[in-house]
Amino acid sequence: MTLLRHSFSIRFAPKAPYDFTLTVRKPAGWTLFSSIEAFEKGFLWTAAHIEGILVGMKLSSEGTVDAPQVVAELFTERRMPTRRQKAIGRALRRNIGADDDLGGFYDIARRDDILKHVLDDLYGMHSTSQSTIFPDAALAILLQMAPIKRSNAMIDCFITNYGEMAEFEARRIPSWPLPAQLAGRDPAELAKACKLGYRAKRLVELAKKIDSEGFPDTEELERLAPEESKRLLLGLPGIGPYSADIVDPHGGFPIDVWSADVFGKLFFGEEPKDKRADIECIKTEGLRRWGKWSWMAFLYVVQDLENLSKKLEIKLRLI
DNA sequence: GCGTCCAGGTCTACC
DNA sequence: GGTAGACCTGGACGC
Repeated sequence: MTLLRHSFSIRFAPKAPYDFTLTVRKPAGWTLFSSIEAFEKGFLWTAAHIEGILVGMKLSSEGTVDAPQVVAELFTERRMPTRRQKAIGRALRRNIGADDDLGGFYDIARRDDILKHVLDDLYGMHSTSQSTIFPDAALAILLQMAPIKRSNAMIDCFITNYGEMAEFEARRIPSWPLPAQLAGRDPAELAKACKLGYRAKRLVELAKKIDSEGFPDTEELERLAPEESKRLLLGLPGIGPYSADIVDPHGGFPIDVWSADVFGKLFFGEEPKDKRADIECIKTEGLRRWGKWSWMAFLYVVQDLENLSKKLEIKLRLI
């Protein structure tokens, strides 16, 4: 437990359109940083390591979708000098997609037979990210070969037991574990404590590799060529094509057994006969159809499945 | 109740 | 280089 007794505030204007609620708490229940964060009456309480520092956050919006204003009250263990405050603020802006321009995506989405149906519901929803790749990489490992209910149970247990607990404003929010916190752990202990099965070994191996050899952070990966970024990610233990597409800041099209069913029906009008075998074919069609906007298209579709099912009169498996 | 199947993949041994 | 088979666990399903 780490008590975050010092605080500072920042305020900034994201690039419109920006819907704060849709962005930080996605309709399908996706959280911003921690899987265990509180969203009440327009305020999000969450915690994450930013710039290597555990930061508790109370985020809210005082603007509108077309004239957005985000207010962030940030909590740290030690008093932050102005320079560090600015660095944390810059990273947070980046994490919540505040500077991302949705214009190009909306241009192609309005002309697309699938995406045109989701724009009204999700207008102003931005993609978000973490500062380092470890949380998303660990998340991807915990999503492998398990129903979503079990994955959620594993994630919550993993974060609660092995992450650093941030205490601020009478709230306790667990953050994702850092590689250094996990590298020395016995995989058998993790497997037993959170029923992670074979995933425990992969998590510890991933943590050891990143902790001992280092790895580019999200911003550095984005500056690399997409092929190089993907190559580096695929070199990590436990990270295959599906997980790399979740983690890669260049944006991928992460098709697994569940999304193969959804996108198979959307693209070809029927669910794949052999979902695993057809994953590559469905992924190819998504990348052909949406190109550099494939990740945004994936995000918008999976956040609006119920509406899309009704509009297209197709039965889609919900998350 | 009990046994079997398989799920938001990846790794490895074997050919 | 391509490809079965193994890997944890627990809910769903058939009997």
